[in-house]
Amino acid sequence: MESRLHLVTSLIHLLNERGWDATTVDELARVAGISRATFFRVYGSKEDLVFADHAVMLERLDAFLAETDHDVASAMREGLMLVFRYHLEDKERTLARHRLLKQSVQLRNRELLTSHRYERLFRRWLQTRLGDEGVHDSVAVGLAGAAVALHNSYLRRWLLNPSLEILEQFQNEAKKLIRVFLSGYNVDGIVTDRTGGPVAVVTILGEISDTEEVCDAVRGALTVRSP
Amino acid sequence: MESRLHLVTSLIHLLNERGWDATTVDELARVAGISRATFFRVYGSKEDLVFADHAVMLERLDAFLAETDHDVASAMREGLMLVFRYHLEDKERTLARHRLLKQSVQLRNRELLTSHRYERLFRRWLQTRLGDEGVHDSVAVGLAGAAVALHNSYLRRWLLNPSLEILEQFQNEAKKLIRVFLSGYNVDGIVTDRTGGPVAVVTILGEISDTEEVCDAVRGALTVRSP
DNA sequence: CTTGACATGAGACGGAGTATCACCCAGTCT
DNA sequence: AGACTGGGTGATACTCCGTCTCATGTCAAG
Repeated sequence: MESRLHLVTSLIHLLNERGWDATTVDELARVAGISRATFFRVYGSKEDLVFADHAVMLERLDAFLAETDHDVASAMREGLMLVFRYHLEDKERTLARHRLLKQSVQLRNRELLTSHRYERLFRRWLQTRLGDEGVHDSVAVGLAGAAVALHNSYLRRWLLNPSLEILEQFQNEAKKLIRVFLSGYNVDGIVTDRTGGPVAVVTILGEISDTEEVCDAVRGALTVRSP
Repeated sequence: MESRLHLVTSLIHLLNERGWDATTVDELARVAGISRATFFRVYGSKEDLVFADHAVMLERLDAFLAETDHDVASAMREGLMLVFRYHLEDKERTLARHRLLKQSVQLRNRELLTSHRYERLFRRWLQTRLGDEGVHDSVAVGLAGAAVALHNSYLRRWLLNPSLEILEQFQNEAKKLIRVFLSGYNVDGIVTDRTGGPVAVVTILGEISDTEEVCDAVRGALTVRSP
């Protein structure tokens, strides 16, 4: 498999040089040293060739999510980081593919499809972990959608300027997103006033030992805020 | 344009009856009363034909977002409802397309692409309204991703069981999602304690006339919660 | 050695999408 | 009126992707 992915990288380089449209499957097969028929058997299609590594990655992510014993938030974060790091580790192929995508709308669309696979994987996993009824389903659907969108956004940022800082930035943003979602949807605890319409939503982030401590903090913060 | 969309609907029915793969572009063109060449000029491709109405809808949404003077939350919600209602209004075409999609992976993939167009539209609009720096960019990216995912989820639910209740359910969930995002990311006001690590995040949803009123509500709610 | 499962190659085929050229039919200029 | 022009259309040829079928090679088990 490793050698196969290495070959994929060379073929992506070839496509870059000769152009996506200008390079026929016959040429690719010839360079790969296989027949046209075998090319389709192995890679599926000309497009699939370019994203062959994602199939591998999707399996890894699937395995990780299935086996992890982290809590939902940690597993979600680690899953996202797993995918992000994977792109950064295969820098050569990732960058070559990115250059190639600039040439072809068809390929950019295909990339969007791939990211949908990740989204679906995360969504289904969240649904099994949280349940797929009512609010929990919204969390699963929304968080998966938002998280993958965030991932793609930071990956694009990295592609424009490959630096390791972005990895850390992404991790922070991912944490924040997950926190906002899970606490906002009361997955890990939310308390609202029951007497009337909503007045304030209080999200507890740490251990609360004393109720008055919270009130003091709220009072202090509101005082700072008010004119 | 209306008559063109009406023709699209009949062609989708035709594709349903004869099968997506089994129906050639020649047949479609013949039924539409145009030549093969004209078919490609008008519809772009065989796939595009099936989603021709989405192009119209995307333009409408774009126009709505560009012209609206609602606040971000309301505009976002109304934009989503605009799209959702559009599917429900064109019930015949939407359901026919849904049946057609069951036949072909290719078409289902194409549909995912279409939803990405909506996502991009929302994201870019959010970025212009909120800014695309730091936290605000994360809100734009994440909210657009989550909102469209939620929309697709509820649309799928409606397709399995077309009832009007789902419209209302979707509206509530969309509202909730937007609120969670905007308040969670401090876009419309959030206050935290500044003395130490985060203890509680309080999101103010209504007009606050008195600080102690908030504290009372918080205290009451926490009391209810504690064992 | 034979057999059967499996990977590969060779070649034919169908069909999507593109490019080119000719045509028609407005509206416009002389 | 007659010539001109340009956008929309049809006819046709062409490229190339992806599939299918059949022949060949390989390897392991019996």
